[in-house]
Amino acid sequence: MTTRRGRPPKGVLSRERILLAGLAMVDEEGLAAVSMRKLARRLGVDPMSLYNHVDGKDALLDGIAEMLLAAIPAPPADPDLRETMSALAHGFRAAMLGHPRAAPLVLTRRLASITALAPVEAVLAPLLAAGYPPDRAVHGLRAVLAFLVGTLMREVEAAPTFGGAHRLAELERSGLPAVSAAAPYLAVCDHEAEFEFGLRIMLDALAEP
Amino acid sequence: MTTRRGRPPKGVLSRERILLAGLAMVDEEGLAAVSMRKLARRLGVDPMSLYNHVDGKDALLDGIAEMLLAAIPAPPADPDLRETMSALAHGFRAAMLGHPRAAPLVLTRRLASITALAPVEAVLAPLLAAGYPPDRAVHGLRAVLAFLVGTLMREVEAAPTFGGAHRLAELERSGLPAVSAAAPYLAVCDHEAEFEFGLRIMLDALAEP
DNA sequence: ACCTGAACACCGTTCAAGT
DNA sequence: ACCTGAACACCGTTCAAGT
Repeated sequence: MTTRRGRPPKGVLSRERILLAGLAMVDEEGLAAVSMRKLARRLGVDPMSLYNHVDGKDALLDGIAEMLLAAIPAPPADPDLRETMSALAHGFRAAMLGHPRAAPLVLTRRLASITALAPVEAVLAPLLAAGYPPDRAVHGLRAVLAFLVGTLMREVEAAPTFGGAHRLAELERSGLPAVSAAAPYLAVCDHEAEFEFGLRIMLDALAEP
Repeated sequence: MTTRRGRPPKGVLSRERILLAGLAMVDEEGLAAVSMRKLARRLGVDPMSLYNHVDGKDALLDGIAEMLLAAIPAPPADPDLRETMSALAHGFRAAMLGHPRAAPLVLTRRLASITALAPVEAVLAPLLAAGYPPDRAVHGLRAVLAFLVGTLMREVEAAPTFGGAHRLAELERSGLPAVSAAAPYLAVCDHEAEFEFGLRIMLDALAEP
């Protein structure tokens, strides 16, 4: 292979190729199954070669998280605040549900990178334009984000359902009166509906500056 | 030591002693540092001995999570719905903040045990008593829970802040107009205030059946 | 019933050596 | 600049043996 202009291809390896293979591995085998050695095997390379492009296992996982985050589409510059925030929330959700086993990387890691700021800008801009004082806008942003993180963790099977994991009969037999009474509803969880229900509450609360 | 009535003490080991030592280990060294072998060393015992009382590392972590969950105080049987839900939310928060490094165990694991149902009963009972149809009560419960999980993950340093991790100067230099404008508020995060702000939104939304 | 220790099949990462 | 392989200090868990 001849050398090209710009970034030379050099070996088989590159940060991007490693991150993509890592994401594929998480998608297929789950987070717990990821190891540097297995990832190297998948790439046909010595385990230590990965360290030339990635700072270690933790940095690898951060990198994968950032890829996922970067895949969230910017919401259309809609004048309507509610539309904008709803679009972003749905985009976030779609990105996470597209990689359910990798989603906890985004939902449970503190990402230092600048890419994490793009969604913040997308929410904050319309809030400020709508006349929110910046402190209230940040409060609102954080409340919505907390709800999103919590629901998505649940959708992605990584958060407690406090009930949903139990079977109907077990709930009815629990001896807890309210739990028994609501058992049919506790036993199933329509994630879509729960998401819309909670999101509406948050957006209603932020309807007026 | 003479044999006692009831459960005989047998060896040094017991499920309870193991779980307590495990929780202490998480508190002191963090989740990532927990290993069966180190826990055994701490207990002065062969690693394999733990397996007589606990089903493996995953079951150990589940057991620790359940201990934490069981420590949430039952809310006083207050006739006021809002009081009750607020008391439970604050009890949950206090329990998690009491063991910040162990909190992700509760917040990110699907607990099958029946102990996870006690808080559900505590929330559901007053909602049903207040006249909520059970499906709406369950919706409300899940929305509040999602918010709690999301905020507590953030408080406990395990969830993305999307901004909070950045320093003020960095935010101002980001080139993102809304981020720069709100930078002073993004740079700090008063967890207490954020918690109350979000909780109020959720409780307001559930004020009427 | 409980505890032990050797053994197996893994880990992440450092370091010196190669090209 | 990138890749390699040996080596180090760990893992969780199975299994056969002890008491």
